[in-house]
Amino acid sequence: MKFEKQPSYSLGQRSPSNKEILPGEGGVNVTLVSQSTLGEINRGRVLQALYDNGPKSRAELARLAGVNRTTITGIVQPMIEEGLLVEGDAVPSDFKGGKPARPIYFNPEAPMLGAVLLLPGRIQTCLVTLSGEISALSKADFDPHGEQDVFLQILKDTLSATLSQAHRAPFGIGIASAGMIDSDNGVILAVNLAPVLAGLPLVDILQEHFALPVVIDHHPRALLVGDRWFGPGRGQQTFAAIYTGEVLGGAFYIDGRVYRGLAGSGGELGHTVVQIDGELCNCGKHGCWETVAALPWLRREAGRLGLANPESVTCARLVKEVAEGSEAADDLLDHYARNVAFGILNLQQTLSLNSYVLHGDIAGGGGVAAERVRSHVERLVRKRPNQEISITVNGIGEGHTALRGAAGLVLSSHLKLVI
Amino acid sequence: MKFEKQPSYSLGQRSPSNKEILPGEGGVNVTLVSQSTLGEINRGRVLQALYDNGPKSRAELARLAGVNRTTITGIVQPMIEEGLLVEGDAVPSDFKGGKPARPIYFNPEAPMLGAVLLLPGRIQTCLVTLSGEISALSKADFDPHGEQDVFLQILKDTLSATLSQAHRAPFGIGIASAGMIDSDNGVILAVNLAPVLAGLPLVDILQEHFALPVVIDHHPRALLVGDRWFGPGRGQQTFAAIYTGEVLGGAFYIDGRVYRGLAGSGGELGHTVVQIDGELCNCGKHGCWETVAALPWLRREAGRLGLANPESVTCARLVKEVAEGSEAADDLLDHYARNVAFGILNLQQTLSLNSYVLHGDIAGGGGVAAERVRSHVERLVRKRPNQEISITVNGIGEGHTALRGAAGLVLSSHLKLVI
DNA sequence: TAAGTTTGTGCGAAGTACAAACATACTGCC
DNA sequence: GGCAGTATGTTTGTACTTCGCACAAACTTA
Repeated sequence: MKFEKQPSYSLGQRSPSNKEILPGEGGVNVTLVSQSTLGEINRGRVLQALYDNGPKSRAELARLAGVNRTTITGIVQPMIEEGLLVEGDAVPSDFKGGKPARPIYFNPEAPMLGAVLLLPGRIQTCLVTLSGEISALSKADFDPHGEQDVFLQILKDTLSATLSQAHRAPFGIGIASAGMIDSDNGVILAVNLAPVLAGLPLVDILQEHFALPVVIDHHPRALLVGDRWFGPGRGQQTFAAIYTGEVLGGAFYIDGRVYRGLAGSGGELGHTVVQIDGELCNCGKHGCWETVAALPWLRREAGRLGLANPESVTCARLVKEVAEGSEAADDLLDHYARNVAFGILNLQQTLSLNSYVLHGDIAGGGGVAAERVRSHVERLVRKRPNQEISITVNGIGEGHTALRGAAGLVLSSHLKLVI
Repeated sequence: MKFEKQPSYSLGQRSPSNKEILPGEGGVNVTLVSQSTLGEINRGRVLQALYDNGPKSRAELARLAGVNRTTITGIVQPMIEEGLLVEGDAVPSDFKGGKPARPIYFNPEAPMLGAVLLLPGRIQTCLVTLSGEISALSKADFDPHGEQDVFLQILKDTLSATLSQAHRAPFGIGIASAGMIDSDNGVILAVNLAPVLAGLPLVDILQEHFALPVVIDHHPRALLVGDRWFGPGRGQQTFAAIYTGEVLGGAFYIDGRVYRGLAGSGGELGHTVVQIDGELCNCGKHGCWETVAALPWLRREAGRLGLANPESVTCARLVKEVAEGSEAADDLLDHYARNVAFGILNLQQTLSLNSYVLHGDIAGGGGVAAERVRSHVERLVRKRPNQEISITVNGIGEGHTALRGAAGLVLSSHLKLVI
């Protein structure tokens, strides 16, 4: 039997800029799963089950995962010996009797994680334990328009102050940064409000300085991981995190994994267009979501409507004023919520995630704001039978969510834990 | 050591409509990968490598997958014995010498796949071989507003006519349908232009009638799979398919898998909003992408601009008239391309897929239309260094792509092939 | 003819998950 | 107190899969 080299009915014309699929080199990558990666995956999943469900005995974990008890023992035992996990006190069995279960959880004495939150002009660093506790918090300011060397020195000093308080070398350092980040290569590409950070290959620099694994990702993605770890996204397989503030961004958790997109550039929702030829955005386009659903819009609109102190308006303030009976605030809040809803609507129509966690300014409005957004989304979206859309806020401990998320980034790469 | 049942720092307030995470039942699902599923996955990947790369020898496959040659032999041998694959004639080695390679590919004698394309008022069925050849094509019309029983009888007859020409029982039947589809449950939820289809549990009905596995998905997703299989998406790990016509839809292939979203409702791009409070859409909202980038808009706009025969305008016609020097056509084409570009822009900002295959009307405009769209996207998107965005059309054999895609849907479920 | 190269196939080793059986530790009942 | 019942965690042997090594087969080049 004779084969043609390529089946002849390969259709499709390509527009000029399309790259050929690895020409000559003779093939597209496939990757088979080897025996050892299988173990690695399963180890990661057991750890994730512990994160999602809290302390659990071997037998419970086995039931949860639908596998044999011995399998769990095999996975968990080496981790206990390594000091990563510990066995807790026996929990007496219920009325049915039986041998008491020994719950297992993360060892408080296990190495911690270093976390960095990088916002324009401001650095926060801390240590995070495997069970999510934050310690050795340290803060510093820097000049967003200054010299890179000066910034780096401040960062290193701040981070050193934090890391020196760990009694063992941490697993690694996770960085959450504002702006446009290339998470594959560990480079900050650009930060609108802090030009000093542009082009900084931060991962390489810190990796060398501290001799620890370092990962970086953009701020919304850290919020997402923080939500997944100890926030409203806990245990969820699919949801999105949305951040509104001076800028607007998002991140997705899809089918049990953080979605990054090519070079980690997915989730730049602020510059999706919801109003063709609308207001000018500072990205140069017109009608970006950010132009109608972020703080600058809210301030401008508050001024237009004649609210007091428009330059200091926030969603939290609006909610308070609505409670006090202000009709103008009510209108503005509703308009704001509606504008936020349009972006979420688009996301819902595109990815159908059904669950959204709000952060930043809008989250400051708490459940009231979330409910307003939810009702607008509900009204706009083409719903299917039995479909429910959940809008949650995670406004408490905003910075802490980002820091925990930054730490979580390390886990997902270092421990091969898909968090 | 004593553990709390739940860590106390579980943050986040929930808005009322948020469902609890499996309350009571005590835990979130985890699934560990078992030994046998590993084998299944790898078998699927080898098959996919054959689809993507055409006939390949065992040694080549091993190199492609980065695994041992013996592993490939172990995977491939049973499939040859089963008659799914065949060994081709030996290909003489190149100048370096060596034993001639025996390429392996799909057996033309292997069972085929049944494919159904369901558009408002029109049924197409055919058989597709594992190597993508189409045969036993059969067509029928039905009344979009008629009785369900009548429609079902027509469908069964048409499909029977096709299936009876197969010399062996096919692997299964794949259906690509217009409208809103619940692919998890195999139900057509609603089709705007064909109410007769609404609520039809087509998978169950055909599965019982033909005693074969049946899968269904919506039209754009079938186009996507068709692209992935033998179109411009071949071998790509990440791309999107966009369909424009009377309606507008899309589908995504992300990291080597078809993205479906919850209940298969992802990709309903037509009703993402690009113009808040814009023109009324037949979904009841205002300013959906569909209102500015589908055929109804094009016809309306052509009429407004005074083009001849505005009711029969298509992208293909516009391209032709532009080539003939019509300035009005040029302007309209550009406006159309720009409107299409906005939706792609939003997708790019959201998911960063970098590669888009156009179908339907806009694809009728060929490379010229694709290039117009590409240049608009290029101008609008916030590009990163080294990022290239590819816009391709797959206009040739439109229906064939959908039919191949429908067949491909079967593979992905029946052969556990992640296509 | 000899050396070199590549393909495809046995065979044993290593790693992983699973099933059955067993020791352990508790409850409940007599 | 003794015994049955129940659940947990471990031991042991089995099955499956991939990998490395060795080797025969088939071809090219010198």
